[in-house]
Amino acid sequence: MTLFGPTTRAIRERLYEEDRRYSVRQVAGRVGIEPAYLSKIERGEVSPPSEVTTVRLAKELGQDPDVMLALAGKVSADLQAIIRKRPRLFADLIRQLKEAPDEAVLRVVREVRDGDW
Amino acid sequence: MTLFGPTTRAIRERLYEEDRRYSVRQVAGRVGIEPAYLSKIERGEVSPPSEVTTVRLAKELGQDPDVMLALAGKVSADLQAIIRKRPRLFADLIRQLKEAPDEAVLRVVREVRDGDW
DNA sequence: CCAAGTGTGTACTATATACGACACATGACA
DNA sequence: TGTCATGTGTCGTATATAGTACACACTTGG
Repeated sequence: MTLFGPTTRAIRERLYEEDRRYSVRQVAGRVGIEPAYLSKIERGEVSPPSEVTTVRLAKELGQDPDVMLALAGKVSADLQAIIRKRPRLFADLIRQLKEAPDEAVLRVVREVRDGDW
Repeated sequence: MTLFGPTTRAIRERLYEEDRRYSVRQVAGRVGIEPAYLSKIERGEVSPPSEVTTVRLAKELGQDPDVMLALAGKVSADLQAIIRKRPRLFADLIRQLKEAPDEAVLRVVREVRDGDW
C-alpha cells in the first residue's frame, strides 16, 4: 500500500542511468544512511524513514519534500506547527477544502498571496 | 513546556466542583484508561496520550478535540490525510496563511463555505 | 469511627520507530 | 581473470510510545 519505496527506487534508477553517482551506496552515503537500509526502504521491506531522512532523500533526488513526505504517510512538522497554533481556524479551513477541486484551492492560495491584509 | 496536563487538570477540577462524577477515577473509567495514568498525564509526569485517548478525553470534558490535540502537540489524523492527498496545494496554502491574521483566515473559510464551486 | 472514595508512587510491559554493522553473492569492465 | 562496485540478507539495538497493575496514604461523608 505504501508507494514510497517503489517510487523512490524508480526515481533513483532513472537518475542512475545517466549518472553513476546515483547508486544505492552513493545516494545512501550522501543522505547519511546505510546502503542496506536504503535498499530495504526502496523495496518496502521497512516502513519509510523519519521525516529528516525523507527530506534529505527528496532533495538528493530532486523531488518535492512535501510530496515525498506525503508518500511516506507524513505531514511536515513545520506545517503541523502552524496548524497547532490556531487549531480551530485551520481545522475548519482544511475540512472545508477537503472536497474542493484543485482549481478552487489554487484560487484561494493566489488570493491569499496577493491579499491586501 | 506542555500545557496539556495542567490544562486538563484545571478543566476537570472545575467540573468536579459541581459534579462528583468528574474525579480522576471516574473520568479515567469513562475514557477507558487507568486512573493512575490519567493522574500522571494531568501532572505532566508522562507525555500526552495517544490521539484516540486525547479525543475521548476532550469529549468527556466538553472540549474541542482539535484544540486538545494541539495542546498535546498533535494534529488530527483526518486533517493529515486531507493534506497528504494534495501535499503541494495544502502545503502552499498553509504556509501562506502562517502569518495571516485570524481575520483573514476566517474570511477565507467563509468564502470557501459559501463558495460557488 | 469506619467504609468508601480520592489521588498517586512504583514497577512492569508490549509494540513501534529508526536505524547500524557486517558479510555475501552477483555482475561489470579493464 | 581478477578487482571493484553493485544490491541485499541477517542480526542486533537504542529510544520512544502508550499504556497496565497494584498497593498505599489521605480525606470525607454517614
